[in-house]
Formats: sequence, C-alpha cells, structure tokens
Amino acid sequence: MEIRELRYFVAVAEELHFGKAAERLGIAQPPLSRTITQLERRLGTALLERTSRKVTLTEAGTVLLAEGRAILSAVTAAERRTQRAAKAHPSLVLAVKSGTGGELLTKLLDAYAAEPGAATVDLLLCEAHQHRQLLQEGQADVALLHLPFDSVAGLDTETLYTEGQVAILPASHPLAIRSQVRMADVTTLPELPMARWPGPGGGYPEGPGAEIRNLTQLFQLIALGRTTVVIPESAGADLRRDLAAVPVLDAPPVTTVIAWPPHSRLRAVAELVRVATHL
Amino acid sequence: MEIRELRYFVAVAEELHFGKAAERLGIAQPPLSRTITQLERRLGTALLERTSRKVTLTEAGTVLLAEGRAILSAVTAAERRTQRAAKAHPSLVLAVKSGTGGELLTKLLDAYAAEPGAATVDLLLCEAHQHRQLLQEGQADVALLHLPFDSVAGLDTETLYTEGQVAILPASHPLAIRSQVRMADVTTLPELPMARWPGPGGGYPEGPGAEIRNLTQLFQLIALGRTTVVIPESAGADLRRDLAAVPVLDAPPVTTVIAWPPHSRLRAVAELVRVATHL
DNA sequence: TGCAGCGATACCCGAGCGGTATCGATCGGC
DNA sequence: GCCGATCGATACCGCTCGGGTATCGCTGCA
Repeated sequence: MEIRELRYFVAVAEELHFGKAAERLGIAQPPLSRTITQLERRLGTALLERTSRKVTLTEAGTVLLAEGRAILSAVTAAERRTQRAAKAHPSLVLAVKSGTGGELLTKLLDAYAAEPGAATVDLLLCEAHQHRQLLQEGQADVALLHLPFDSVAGLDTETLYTEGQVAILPASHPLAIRSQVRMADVTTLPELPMARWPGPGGGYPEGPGAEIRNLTQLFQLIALGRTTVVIPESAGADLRRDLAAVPVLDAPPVTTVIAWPPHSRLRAVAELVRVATHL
Repeated sequence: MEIRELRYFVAVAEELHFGKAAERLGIAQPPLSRTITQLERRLGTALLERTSRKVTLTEAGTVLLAEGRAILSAVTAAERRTQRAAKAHPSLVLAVKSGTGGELLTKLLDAYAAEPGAATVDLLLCEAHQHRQLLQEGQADVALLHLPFDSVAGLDTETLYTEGQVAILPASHPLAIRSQVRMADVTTLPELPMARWPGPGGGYPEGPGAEIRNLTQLFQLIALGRTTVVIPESAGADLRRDLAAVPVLDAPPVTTVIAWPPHSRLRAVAELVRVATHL
C-alpha cells in the first residue's frame, strides 16, 4: 500500500464521488478509478460499492478510511517534525488553549527555562479541540489538556493536577453572594442560559446560550448579564471586578494533563514533562 | 513522502550501511542511494551523514526513524484490519499474556458472549511485551495489559481493576508461613535470587536469577527452590501444592487495563470494552 | 425514449524506478 | 607509502506504471 493510494482512497471515501474527489486531488477521474481498483485488488477486498449513481463504503472501506486518515496525518507530522529537528536551535512548541491555567503555565515555563540546556519554548495558542490535531500533525510537540473535556486517545499523558469548577456570574446576580452552588442552580436559570462552546467539528450544539470562542468574549457577555458558564477554578482566577466566581459542588473535577505524541524521542519533551510533574 | 521512501530510509537508518540495507530490501544499492538523496531533497534536510567508511544519523534522521517505524507499522496494521473487516463474520482478537488474570478473563468472555450480536472472540496468547506490537500492527484488536509493567503509550485504555502482589515461595521456605512480607525480605534472599523476565527487546537483564519465559517454567523452578518471584495476586491463585503465596505489603499495586488502538471504529471493540468496565 | 450524470475502459505518452557499469574516496595491510 | 578492498555516488539504459484524453455503458429522470 502506498501513500498516494491512501490519499486517493480517503478523498473518494470522503466525497463518495469519483469526479469530485479527482477534482480535489487535482487529477483526472480515470486514473483515480484505476488506482482505487488497484488498491482493492492489492488488499483483496472491495472498499467501495459503486453503481453509476451512488458510491458507498463497505465495512472494510470504513475501517480503511479511519486508518488512512490517521496514517496521512502521521505522515505530515513526520515531515514537519523532521524538518523542525533539522533546525540549528530546535524549539519546542507547546499548545495551550488561550486562558489555560495561568499560574501553572507561568511556573512551568519558568521552571523549564531554568533547566540547563533548555530549548526555547514557543507557545501555540489554540482553540479548544484543536490540540489533538496539532499534536498528531506535528505542529505542536506538547500540549496542556483538560480532562474530561479533551480526548487523550492515542496520546501519552502525565497528570499535573485536579481542580474543582466554579460558576462565573455577574457580581450583581443573587447567586453571586453564595459561598457554593450546585449544577442545578446555575444550569436552570432562564435569564442566564449556559454559554455554548464549539464542538470537535467547530460547530455549536443547539441551545439558547451565547456562542463563545474565548474567555474575553465570554466574560464580557457574563458581565452584560447575558449568559453564565461553569469553568475550572484556575480559569476563573483574576476576574474582572463585575464578575463573581462561585464554587460548584457537584461539577465534575477537571484534570489538567500534559500530553505529547507517543514515540516522541525529543529530549526536550521528556525534560519538559519531567519538570511539569515535579512542580 | 511515500511509503517506499520511508521503508528504504528505515532500512538504511537501521543498518547504517547502504549495501546491507539494499540487500535486505531486495534491490541494488544505487537506486537506494538515489531514493534517499531524493527524500532528503524533498524534506530539505540531511538525514544521514555519510563518508565512504561510515554512515550516521543526523538529528533529523533520528526523528524520522522513530516516526517512520510508527508509520510503517500503522500501514501494515491498516492492511490487516481492512482485510479482517472484510470477512463475513469478523472476529475480535484479544491479546493476553498467558497466565493473565484467570477469573477476570473467564468472566469477561462469558459476559461478552452473552451480549446480543457479540462477535467471536479469538484469544491470542502472547509473551510479555508483545501486546503493543500486536495492537499496533493490527494482529490484535484489544489487549489486557498490566500497569506499571506494560507501556500504554499511544493506546486507548480503560482501567479494570487494581490488585496487590504476592511473593511465590517454596512451601517449605521459612518465609512461606508468614502472613505478609516486604519487598526487602524477598529480594535479598541469597539462596533464592529473583527470576528475570525478558525485556522489551526480548533480552534478559543482568542478574543471578533464572531466565523465565512463562509461569509453568517459573513455578517449577520455585518448587525446586531455585528462584522466587513477586507477581500479581490473581496470577498466584490456584498454586501447586508445593508453592505458597505471601502478600507483599510494599510492592507496587498492579492495575489491569483493557487497551485498544486509538481511532478503532470497530463496534465489537467498543462493546467488549463496555462489558469489561461493567463487570 | 432521450438526455444527463457518473464510473469504467481503451489507449497513449512521459516520468521515474530499478538494473549494470563505473568512479572516487578512504582505510588497512604489507 | 603504496596498493587493494570497501563503500557510497554517478552515469546511463530499459521498462513499468502513473496520468492524460476520448469514449463507452449503465442508470435515473423528465
């Protein structure tokens, strides 16, 4: 099996249309048909059911689509990492969601920078749910993730710490003076529908709450009395004057982990992880 | 970057000798040289330093070797899984070390078999340290592993249970009547050096103890008063008459996890994992 | 029934892969 | 210190195979 064949197959499997896929690949349709047929013959298996009106995936095709996507991103990752390793002063790219655990991040960067032979650490601020792709495609070397929100499937991780969550409310809201609340108290406020975050695909779930991309937006909307949110304690530190953070007793605890791609052989990654776990 | 190029590069990087690598690949040396040069040009990076007497890896080459190996095994895995998915009655391959948690395994297989629409489960009995490769190369779909002995880097896992460890001793040994011991008690017995297990590469660490491959061998040697070992409780259940199991207080607890390759989209895997976590 | 849409097939050309022959550099032995 | 052995690079050649155009055959729809 060759990368070219996989790239072609993934394109067809995603488009379910040979013509569209060929266009996307920048080639003509006939060689595409031929390559897919050849791939099927090599594997000894039908991957696509085709009539002249419709293309569908077989069981085997579904499996190969998932595997193929993973392989293709592994290949682009390998290219990027190889090129980065060739730089004279290779740097380490750390992916973090903007607004992630302020103090932890500062400490980590300071502690690592104090190590002898520490590499330069570049911060790659990203949106939620981008981490995986950044690590898998070699654009980042390490990331800070938050369980249970982010998936760590296929990544190596070390747990850094666990914290509770707080509800962020307008300072003037009746609940803001409480010393603690429960999920039910804040999720059922009709005047303050919960903010909605983009899902893995970048789309927003259905609901009445505001569509949010980052903490600044969010805090502004909360201050305006338009929404509310439950977030990890550390993200609710150093709030604006007009906001209040109230611990939510029964919110699931949030674990911050440091994650890196498996088989990473970069010494700098190992060092950074060691420093992080000894903070 | 193409698979062919990667396969060639990995061969050269492992042999550090173009002639040997070409032989291993079944081609002549000149096209190999040319392909490597072309790969280096594509990536814009030297991968190998070569004099006419010696070949060494550059930084970039070291990274690409690790990435390349992972990609190559992902490709063979994809081929195998695709072919397996095409079978009329796809079965599920579960990799377990021979001797692994007897009762748990029985319960798991029974419970899963009772599920409606359960696939056939084939057991693949393997040596310690083989699991990773079996999963990564697509020869197995799921595995039972033991932390902290097995590495789960790059795998998805769910914890099943945690147990203590016991020392296995000849029934006639003075320590055998104790209700509990400490690691120091059993690791320092000059007459019973600890058994040695093969490491990841299949080689044995240095030491005076016997070289062991499986539990039957091991128990026989212990019964003969030649060695001793500390193993998880469940592996020490149902011992021969002439052996005794004594709990080791300060041995690290052993966690049994069920592991599968990330991105596995097999419904049967998801089902088996669900059953396993609800036992 | 005729037409439009779509994948498969036929056929041609050129890039590129693999082979043989050979060169040039380096190290070891006498 | 020179010669030969070793090993990677280069030159050149033939053929496979990847990509292109033209066209066919099937299917759903008006």
